[in-house]
Amino acid sequence: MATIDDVSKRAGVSRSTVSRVVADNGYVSEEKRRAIQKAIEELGYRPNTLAQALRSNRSNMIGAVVVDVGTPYFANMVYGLQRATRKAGKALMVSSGYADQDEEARAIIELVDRSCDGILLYLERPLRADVVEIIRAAHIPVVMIGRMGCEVARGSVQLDNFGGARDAVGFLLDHGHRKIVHLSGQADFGDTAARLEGIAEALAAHGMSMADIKVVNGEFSQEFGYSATMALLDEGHDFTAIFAGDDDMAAGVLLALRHAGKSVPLDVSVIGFDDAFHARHLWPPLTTIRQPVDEIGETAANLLLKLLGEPGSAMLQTTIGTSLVVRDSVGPARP
Amino acid sequence: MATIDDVSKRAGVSRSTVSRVVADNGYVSEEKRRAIQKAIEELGYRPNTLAQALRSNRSNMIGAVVVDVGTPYFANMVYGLQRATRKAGKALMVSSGYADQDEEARAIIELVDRSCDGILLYLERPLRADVVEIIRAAHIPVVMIGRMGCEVARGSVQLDNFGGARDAVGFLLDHGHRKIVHLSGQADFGDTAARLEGIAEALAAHGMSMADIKVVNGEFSQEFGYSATMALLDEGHDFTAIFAGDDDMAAGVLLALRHAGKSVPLDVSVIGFDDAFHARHLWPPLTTIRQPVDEIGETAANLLLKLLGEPGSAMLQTTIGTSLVVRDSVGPARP
DNA sequence: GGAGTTTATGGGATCGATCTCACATGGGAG
DNA sequence: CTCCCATGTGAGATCGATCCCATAAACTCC
Repeated sequence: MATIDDVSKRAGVSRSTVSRVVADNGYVSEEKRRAIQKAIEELGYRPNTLAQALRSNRSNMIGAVVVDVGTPYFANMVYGLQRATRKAGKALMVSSGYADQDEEARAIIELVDRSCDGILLYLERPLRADVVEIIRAAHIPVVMIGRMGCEVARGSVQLDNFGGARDAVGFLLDHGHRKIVHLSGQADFGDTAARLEGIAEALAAHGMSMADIKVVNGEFSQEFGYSATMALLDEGHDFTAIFAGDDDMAAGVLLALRHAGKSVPLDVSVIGFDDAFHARHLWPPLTTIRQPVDEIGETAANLLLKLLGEPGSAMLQTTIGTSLVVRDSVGPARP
Repeated sequence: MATIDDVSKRAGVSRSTVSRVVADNGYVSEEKRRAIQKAIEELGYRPNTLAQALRSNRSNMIGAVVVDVGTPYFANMVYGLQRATRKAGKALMVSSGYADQDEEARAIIELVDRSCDGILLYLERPLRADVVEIIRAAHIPVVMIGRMGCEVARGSVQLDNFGGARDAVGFLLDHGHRKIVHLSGQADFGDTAARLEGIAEALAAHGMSMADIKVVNGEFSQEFGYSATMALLDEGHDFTAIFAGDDDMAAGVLLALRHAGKSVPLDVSVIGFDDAFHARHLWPPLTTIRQPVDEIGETAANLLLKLLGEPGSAMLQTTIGTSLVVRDSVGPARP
C-alpha cells in the first residue's frame, strides 16, 4: 500500500502539501496540485483511514446497536441507516445485543472504542449506568430510536404510535364495527400507552370510550395472537373486529379464526400493526398500519449527522407518521 | 479517555510494561502486573483500537459485503456472521452494494481501507477487476459465500443446491407425483445448474429423466411465480405438482392457484426452496427445502477466522446441506 | 568464577496520517 | 520604502499504541 510519503516523494513535495491536496484545504499552487494528483493516480494511493482517524480524532464512522440485526424489522431499519450514512460519506458499523444486557454493553463499548463519531441505539431497556458513563466520557453524540430514552441521548426518533392506533381503530369504526377487541403488547412497553391514547381518541370521535373496547394484554407474538383469540372464542365473547398490536399477533389471530371456522373478513375483521414483511403473504392479505421502518432509520441517521455538524445544538426530536395499508382483512361489520 | 501513558505513570512503570500486561505477552513481574491492573481498573483504561490497529497492522475487524442487508435472507446471514465473529472477539462491519457495481466496489474498498483483517463476500456478479487488484495488493484473505467465485478468494461456502433440489423432487415423487413443473431461476445463475442435476438424480432414482419434467425459466420473484402458473393453467398444461425455485415464487404460485380455484394440496401440490421468513405464513403453510442461512454465514466466518490463524493454508471449501421442512402444501398426487 | 540463559524493564523508533508553526515570497497600500 | 497580508511550502510534533533492542539482574551449568 502506497503511503502519503510515497506520494510526496514521487511528486517532489512534502508530506504536508500532499495532505493539503487530499483534504482540500490550505494553500497549494496549481502546479504542485496537479503533480500530486498525478502521483496519487499512478500509485493508486488511498489514505490510511486508521491513521487519519487516530490523528484527527474523527473516524468518519457511525455506530449502531439494535436489538437484533437478524430480524427483518431491524434489517430494514439498518437499510435506512446505511442509505443516510453512505450519502454522507460515512461508514456504518452495526451490531446487536440480542436481548442480553452484557452483550449489548459490549457491543456499544466496542463502538466507542473504535472511535465512532456518533452512535445510534434502538434498545428495549434503559442503558446500563456504566455504559452511559463511558459514552459520556467519550463525548460521543447519541441518537435513540424508539421510545426508550437515555440520559446521554442528544436526539431521538420515534414512531407516531398514537396516530397509528387511532387510524387503525378509526378504520374499524368507519366500517361499522362497534364490538372491537384490542390485543395489546406488554403493558410496560413504552409504545403501549401511546397506542391506548390513540384508541381512546378514535373512540371519542365516534362518541365512544375505552369502556366500549376490550383490551387484552399479552406479548408481541404469533402464539399469543392465536391463544388469545381462541380464548375469546371459547368464552363466547362477542366481537366483530380485532386490532392486533403487531402483525405477528395478527398472523396468530388469522390462524385461530381459520381453525375456528370463522371467515375473515366476513365474520371477523382483523387489522394489524407494522406492515411487517409477511403481512402481504397472510391470508387474507392483512390490512395493517404501516411503520416506515427504513425511513425511521434514515431519519435517525440524518439527525445524528446533523448533530455531528453542529456540536452545541439542542436536543433534537422527530416523530415519524404511520400510514394505513388497506388489503383484504377488514370488511364491513356483520349486522 | 485514559491512555497507556496515563496507566504507566500511575503504576510507576514504562509504557512497554503496560503494553505487555494488556497484550499478555513477554515477561512481567507479578508485583508490577498487579500494580498495572490496579491502575487500569482505577482509570477505566481501554486501549485505543485505532492506535493498536495502526501499529500492529491487525484491526480485529472482519468486513462483509452482501447484496442487500435490508432483506430477511441476508439479515439472517449477518446474524450467523456476527455469532461467529463475536465469539472470536472480533468486530464485524457489514455493508451492501444493492446490486450496483460501483456501490459494491466502494463498499469493499472501504473495508480494505479500514484495514479489515479479512473479508466475506456474497455477490451476484463476479468481482470487478480493479477491486480484485486492490484486495490482492492489501493481502487480505477473502471468503466467498454462494456459488460466485473470485480469483482472490481463499475459501468458499456454498449451499448444497444439488441435494436440495433432489430432495424436493424426490419428495414429490414419493407422493406419487409424475407430472411435475419446475419453476427455475435465471438460467445464468450459478445455482440453477446444480439444481437441475439434483432434479435429474431424483428422477433417475424413479426411472425417469428430465424429459418427464417441465422446466420453466424465469426469475426469483413472486410475480413470476404467479404469471408462470397462470400461463400453465391457461394453456391447459396438465400437472399435479410445482417445485418453485424459491419461496417467493412459491407465494406467487399459491396465489395463482387460489385465484384459479385450485386447492392446495388436493388439486396441486407445491414445494418451495429456502424456507424463507414468510414460508410458514403462506396458506397452506409451505412445504419447502430449508436453507440454513445463518449457519452458512457462521460457517463462512469461521472459515475466514481459520484462514487468519494459518496464513499459508490451501483453499478451503465447504458445502452446507439443506433439509426438508414438511408443512401442508404437498399431498398425494390426485389419480 | 566466567559463560550462557532466563527473567524483567525501559528507551525509542515506528505505523501513516494531521496540523501547527516558521519561514519565504510577492504584491498592494500608505 | 516600509509594512502588512495573502499565498505557498516544509519541518517536526503528535495521536496512542506495538515492538525491537539494549541493559541488567538472577540463575544455571561446567
